[in-house]
Amino acid sequence: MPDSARAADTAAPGVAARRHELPVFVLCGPTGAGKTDWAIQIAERAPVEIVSVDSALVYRGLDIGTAKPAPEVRSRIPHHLIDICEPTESYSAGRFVADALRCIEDIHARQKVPLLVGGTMLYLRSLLHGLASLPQADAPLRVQLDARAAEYGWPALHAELKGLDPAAAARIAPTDSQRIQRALEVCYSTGRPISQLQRATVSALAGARVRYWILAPRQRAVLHERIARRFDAMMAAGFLDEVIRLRCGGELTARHPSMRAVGYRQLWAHLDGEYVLAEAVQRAVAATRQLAKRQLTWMRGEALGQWIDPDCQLSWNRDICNELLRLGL
RNA sequence: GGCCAGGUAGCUCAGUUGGUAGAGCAGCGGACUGAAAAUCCGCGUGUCGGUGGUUCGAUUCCGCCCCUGGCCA
Repeated sequence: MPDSARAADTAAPGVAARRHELPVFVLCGPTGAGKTDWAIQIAERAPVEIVSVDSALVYRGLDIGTAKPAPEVRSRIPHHLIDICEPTESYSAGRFVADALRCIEDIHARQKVPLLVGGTMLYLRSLLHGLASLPQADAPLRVQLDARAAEYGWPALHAELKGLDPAAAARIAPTDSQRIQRALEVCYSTGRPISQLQRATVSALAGARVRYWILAPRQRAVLHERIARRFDAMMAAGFLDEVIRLRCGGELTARHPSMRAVGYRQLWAHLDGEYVLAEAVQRAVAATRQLAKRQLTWMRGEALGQWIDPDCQLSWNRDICNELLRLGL
């Protein structure tokens, strides 16, 4: 099992020893807060390498709609975990944790500080607090579960889960298709309840020195304004053409995780004739606002994070640089 | 100018045989262990266009006025 091999890697003595010398920096924030720009500014004056924590930036070909850093910037400043898989693939939190740990180790080996930048909070949380050793997704099993759900409904499968894993069923809503499916998938493929396996969660970064910043406008309306403006800019930059290009390959469908991303999903539906372009844009912007709100819910629970308003002209990025100097870098 | 149809939540609309109203979307709060930009849960007071009248009581019925759309001049 690749998972166990990864777990063994991360427990290697060399990594553990280095872990305490060099810190890990985190810059998160809701979509549209300006993380990318701030990260670049920091990277221009401090010895850091950027590690993207973003479930959409991993996909090749998703550029405009994900506000991916330009090639020119990426050639100047090292960025990791961007364009690492095909949009027809399905990336995951598990792959992210393994990939990110490898990046952090390599960056530390170069005597630099990894700057984790992004808003995919499940990924960040999994990396920082650990992920249980669970099996990867089982595509054929999921197809089978989807078919059964289509016939009997998710509440019926939830009832089935109740028999197999009452603790998990108690925490999952009978309508929460995704979690019911995952819990059943784990039960069937391991023969053990997911709730039990999740109890044994370990973090490879336990003990690491983590410095944590949350970039978010104090006023929600300011974020909403930025989101709307940014989406207009994406459309002007040819976002619709990008989606048309992705469709042309013929392999990608609306069901692929990459095409369920905010913006892509709505433009795809428009191209399917579900609604006119103006409505797709309106829905995409609303979906972006909702994403930002969910991200902020995660961030409010992060005790480690220090909040920063991007419009407050604090010299906080100089503070980060000073902090690096104090580390003797 | 005349006739007709409307004016109810931020938006689109439903409804009240007279007892001050509710859906969808948006918004807000929350959950979150390999799809997470996903998936799911919770939250509905708004001069019912204005004003006068009838009534114990009007958003509902009647009069007048204002606004929007359509038709006729």
